[in-house]
Amino acid sequence: MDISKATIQRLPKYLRILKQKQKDGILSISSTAIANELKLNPIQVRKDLACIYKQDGKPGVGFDTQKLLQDISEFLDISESRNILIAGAGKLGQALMNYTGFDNEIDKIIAVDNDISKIDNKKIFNINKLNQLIEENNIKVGIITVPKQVAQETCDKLIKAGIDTIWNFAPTNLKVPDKINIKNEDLSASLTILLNKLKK
Amino acid sequence: MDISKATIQRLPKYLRILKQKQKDGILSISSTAIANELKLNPIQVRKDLACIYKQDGKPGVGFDTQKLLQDISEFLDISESRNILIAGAGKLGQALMNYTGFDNEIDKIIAVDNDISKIDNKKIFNINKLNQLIEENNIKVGIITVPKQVAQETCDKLIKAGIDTIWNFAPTNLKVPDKINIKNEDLSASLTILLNKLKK
DNA sequence: ATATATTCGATGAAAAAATATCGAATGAAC
DNA sequence: GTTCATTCGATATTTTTTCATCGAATATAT
Repeated sequence: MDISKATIQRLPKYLRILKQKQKDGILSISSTAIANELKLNPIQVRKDLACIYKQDGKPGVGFDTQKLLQDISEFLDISESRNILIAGAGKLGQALMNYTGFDNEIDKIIAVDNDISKIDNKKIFNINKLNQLIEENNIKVGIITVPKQVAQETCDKLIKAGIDTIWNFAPTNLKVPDKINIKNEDLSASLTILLNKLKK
Repeated sequence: MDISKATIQRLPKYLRILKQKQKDGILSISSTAIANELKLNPIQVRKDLACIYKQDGKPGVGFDTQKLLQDISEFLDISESRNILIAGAGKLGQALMNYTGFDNEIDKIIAVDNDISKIDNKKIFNINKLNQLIEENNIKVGIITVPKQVAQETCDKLIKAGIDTIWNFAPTNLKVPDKINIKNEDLSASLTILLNKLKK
């Protein structure tokens, strides 16, 4: 069966719920329960889960928390952890570096900055070591948290250094070659949508 | 005509492009140009814009940058600026407080924290002034950037104090009454999706 | 003036996504 | 055991969203 983009967007959300349930010692969970937490339709949840081949929910009970967690993780290939480089060690960069929510996705996370005062010898490095750091740590994923004015040039540097996946938090729409996988995070757009009354 | 949810998600993205074009002194822009920047289909862009009643693109030319910017802004009701409260003045909270991308959406933004050392007398206040701050500034929108462990209780406090729209950055899925408008920002999910190879 | 390349906007077709229906399985209450 | 409420999973339907086609309008180059 073909898996839809919409489903892929939701699977990680199910993971968050499942991890919490597991921590709470809840052994099984129904599609209805998952749907309620995320304000979705239970049928939709079941259909999404049906895309993960190893479907085996029990009527009247639900799904085995542990097993479902495992199956979705495997499907999303979260097993393969990664090294990530953050360009810009300002507040946002440091916040992401210390973000406790990236538990499985990230192996090692380091940052670069041009402000020498921010550099420590643990996780923040001088930006002139960019190429070296990317090569030595085999980094393919970059997060951009530099000021808007230098975001595009920073982006270009990262790509030139071998990075192929970029998550941009600077408030500007970066342009990249087609082969590069980019997500321009637009917090302003998100806020606008959140505040918009028409949606519901 | 009915406006779709998908369209509402895209309109703010068009705004970002339009603002940049306007700053660059570009007087008109075609649906093709917008589509290219966002990797969308030009037909889709035109159809979205057709939902904004005052449609008046010129064949062979495109849309008037200034006018389109105005029309989308009005449609999204961005004119009404707002006061926002950030709960948690850590790195992420301060990053959002200083984020330069929130130009039109926000009027005044303040933060609260329980760590006295973070409190200054300008924009960061003691959390015990929460109710007072929300009332005095007529705040309806709250951003949660506290640690995961205290996120739910913080959320409950905000709601009790009169906030009805919540943007949660703590890595946990908060539960709120139906009448509350919430977005659980899941950075981990976003990263997972970005790293996922199936999408293309 | 004429040809050519863009582009809009309307209509409708195609694809994707969400939801409804229903029989069967499970557990809990009695 | 029987009844009842819950839930799964398969299939079908509805709704939403995206995309294709085409005539008409505009600008530019010749």
